[in-house]
This record gives sequence, structure tokens and C-alpha cells, in this order.
Amino acid sequence: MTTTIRLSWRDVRDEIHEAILSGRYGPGDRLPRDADIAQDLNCARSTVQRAMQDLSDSGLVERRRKGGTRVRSEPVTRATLDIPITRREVEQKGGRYGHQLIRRSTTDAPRSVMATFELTEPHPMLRVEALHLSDGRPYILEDRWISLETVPEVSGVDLTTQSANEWLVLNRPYNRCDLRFYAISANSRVADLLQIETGAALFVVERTTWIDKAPITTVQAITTPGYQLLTRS
Amino acid sequence: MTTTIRLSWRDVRDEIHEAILSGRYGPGDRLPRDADIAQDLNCARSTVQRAMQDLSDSGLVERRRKGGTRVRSEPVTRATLDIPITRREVEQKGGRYGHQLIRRSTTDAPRSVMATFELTEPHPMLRVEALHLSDGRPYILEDRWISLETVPEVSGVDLTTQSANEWLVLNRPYNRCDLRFYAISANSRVADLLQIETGAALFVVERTTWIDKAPITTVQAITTPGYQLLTRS
DNA sequence: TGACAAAATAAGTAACTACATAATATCATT
DNA sequence: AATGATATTATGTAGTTACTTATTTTGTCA
Repeated sequence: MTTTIRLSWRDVRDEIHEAILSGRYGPGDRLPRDADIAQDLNCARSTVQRAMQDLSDSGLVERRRKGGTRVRSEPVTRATLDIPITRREVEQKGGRYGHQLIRRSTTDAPRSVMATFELTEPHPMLRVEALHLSDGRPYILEDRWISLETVPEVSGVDLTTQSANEWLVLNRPYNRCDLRFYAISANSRVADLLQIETGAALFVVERTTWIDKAPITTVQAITTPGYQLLTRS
Repeated sequence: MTTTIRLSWRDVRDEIHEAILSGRYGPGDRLPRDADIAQDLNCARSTVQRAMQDLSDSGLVERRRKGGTRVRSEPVTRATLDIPITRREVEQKGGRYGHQLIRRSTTDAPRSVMATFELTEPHPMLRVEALHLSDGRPYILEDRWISLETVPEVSGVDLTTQSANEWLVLNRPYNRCDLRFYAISANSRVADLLQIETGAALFVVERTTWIDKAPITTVQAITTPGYQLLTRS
């Protein structure tokens, strides 16, 4: 009597993954069809489908209807990042969170902001500059633009009590989010606000969010020296 | 006669998402059980399950057996990054790719590298410093450590023809990958190699890969001024 | 009351079926 | 040989059933 070991889709995935790693299938090669693999491994096609979906999500494999499944010829490193609310981030690192509203003004979006949102018409916005603090020391300096067309009610919110970052995340969920990472040199104003040397290398995260096609907010978050962003484990 | 509209799991996902966005369910609230939602929306539980899985993946919702599904109380921005082979990246931007091997040596892992790999024993490694070029101009400077225990055959590879980056990606797939982003100031050596001013702010990507528990490689990739990393659209 | 066993619950997984859809291949027609 | 209709094919999606597993609740006994 044969012992029927029930394969989970993870087992199947690992099996296929292993077959690719070991070189049995090289970049660009076509894998057998799901149904055949299912028969080989003695499981249902849906299990193979699930496994393949995962491999496809992680960028190892590409699937096309009728075309079948093939190993990606130009492999990519695919990683997932979690970016928490700044308050949460500070608290998780064991710091005491605080924040300061530096400036708040209402103007039309400048060209740079119009460009990030792909806007062609003038667009009224609330600009908020704020400093996030950890244990009373500067942690992140944010320069934020909020669409007054999409989020008119923000005008009435007291952004000294709750940061714009937190208010938006809790009250204005988004549909689409673009992130951009780069480095800048601290100019005198930034250096002054962050209490660091002018010219220091700073890591910057720019985040732009939309709901459907409507712009919500774009923010440039300038971190303090030594800041590191890690992929989630 | 009732027209039976077949709901896709995406529809269900959007429906639930919408319910959360509109405030019907707030942060921390528990959602109805899958089976009830299925009945409400007149679809199968498996469809709801799929939808919920997606919402859970994207960080909007948390699920626990028996505990049910609840809206994350501390929402996170979750994003996916694709990091291609450097050659591919240069070519995609329309540049002509080139690379130079700067230095190649064999030593035991220094403490910093042992730390990234969580090693306690001395570990023989190949250290490779190389410069990636776009149209003949410096693009990325990489300082790489390769485990000679996990990847002994790299000793015999000519890393002037093919970059270590490319050889590894094509020949040594990994299981686990940690990424780390930060900014540094160019010291005189880096500035010299990248042909930029000393003190320029540079964006750095550090990548460490393993196969199962075995270390493969860790690399510090120092980009040139103006470099930006974007989330995949 | 406290500790531990048993029941209940809600999500997780797998199989199987049926049909949808995208992409390709084939073949007839001009 | 070019064109366009049609068949074929492999993945994608939905439904249903059955069972698993983690977790909490409940209940019993000491």
C-alpha cells in the first residue's frame, strides 16, 4: 500500500524552485505545463497553480496564458518594504515621539509637485513642513504637499496635535503609492533644522499617494545621519 | 429573473477595501467572518478567502485563525521594489554598459561582514571591488564579499569579463535576501573612483543573500550623485 | 479557584470540476 | 503571400466539498 503524502503548495513551490536553482531549468527555459507537473508530483493542478503564482510573484518565473511558464531570463531582486507611521517607528526603536509644525501655508502646486502628480491644471494645496522628534532630538524633517481638492477637510485640522503624516494615514487611505529613495547633502536650512553639520549626507524618502486618480499628498522625508531603511524580515 | 453577476476576488477585495476606507470598519475593528461575507456578497468562501489574502498581503488587514480578520490598527505603507542586474539597469536607461575590476583578494570575513551574516566562526571570503560604468562614466561602485565556503567555484571565474554581480545572479540563486538603504558622504577614495567631489551625498544599497542558512554574498553598492531608486509601477 | 481537558470556531489548505480568457497556431480565402 | 476567421492550448478564476490547524472558550474535576 502506498503512503499518500499530501503535498502543500509550498512543497510544490520549493520543488520547482529547487529544480530551477539546480540548473535543471535555466533562464528563459519553459517549464512543463501545470497539469503535467501536477501529474508528476501527484497533486492537483490547483496546487501547482498556487505554487506557480507565488514563484511568479517573487519574480523568479513568468507566466503567460497559452505561452506557458518560463524562468525569467533577466532575474530581479524583488523585495518588500514596510514603512510605518513615523510615530510608530520612533516608538518601536524605543524613543519618545514628538513633532513640531514648522510652517503651514496654502498655495498652488509648484511645477515640481504638479509633475509628480502628473497635473496639468493649477491645483490648490496645503504645504506643511514639520519635524518629527525622537527623545526630543530631530529625527525626520518632512516637507509635505496636500491636495485641497481631494482632501479639503485638512484645512480644519489642527496639525500641531497630530502630525499630518498620522492624520492622513488614519483618515485618508490611498490606492496608489509611489516611493522614491535618494541621498541629498544638507543645505544650511536643513542642517539648522536637523541640528547637524551643513553638507552631511542624508537619506531621503519621497512618497506620493493617490486615491483612484485623485492626488492626496506628496512628501519629502529627510532623515537624520545614520538612518537606515531595511527590508522587512 | 435575477441577473447573476459573478464576482471576481478582485471585486470582493475592492468591496471590502472600500468598506474600510469609507470608515465602516476602523483600525482595529473585526470584520465579519469569511463565510458571512461570502453569503452577503453571494459568492463562495474561497473567493472571499482570496480577497482577504490579498488585503492581508498588502498590509491593510490582519488575519488569525479563530481570531478572525481585523483592520490593522497601525497601518503601514507596503511597497515592492525590483532591483535588476546592474547591466540591465544601465541598458534600460539607454546607456552603454561596462565594468572594471578594481581589486580582488581572498581573506577571512572581517567583523562587519561576519555580523551581517550572523557568523561566529572565521569564514574565508573573496572580496571583489568593481566599478559599473554607463557610457564609460562611473555609475555604481561595488564592494562585495563572496563566501568561498558556499560558492567555492567563484575562485575560478574571470570577473573581468562578467561582473560578479551578473555571475552570481545567474549562477547562484538565493533563498533569502536582506536589503539596506542609506546615504554616505564620499570619502576621497570613493570620490576619486567615482570621479566626483569629496563629500558628495551618495545613495547606498546594501544587499546580503543566503541559500538556506549558508551565506552567499554581501555587497555595498555606492551609487553616483543623482541616483534614485523607485518602487515598481 | 485553578488547572487541565474537551469542544467550538474561524481561517488555512487541498482536491476536483467547470468555465473564462489570452495568446498562439492553423487553415481557408483572397 | 497576406489576411482574417477559427480552433487549440495553457493559464486564470470561481464554486464546492472536505478536511486541517491554531486559538479561544467552555466545562469538568481536583
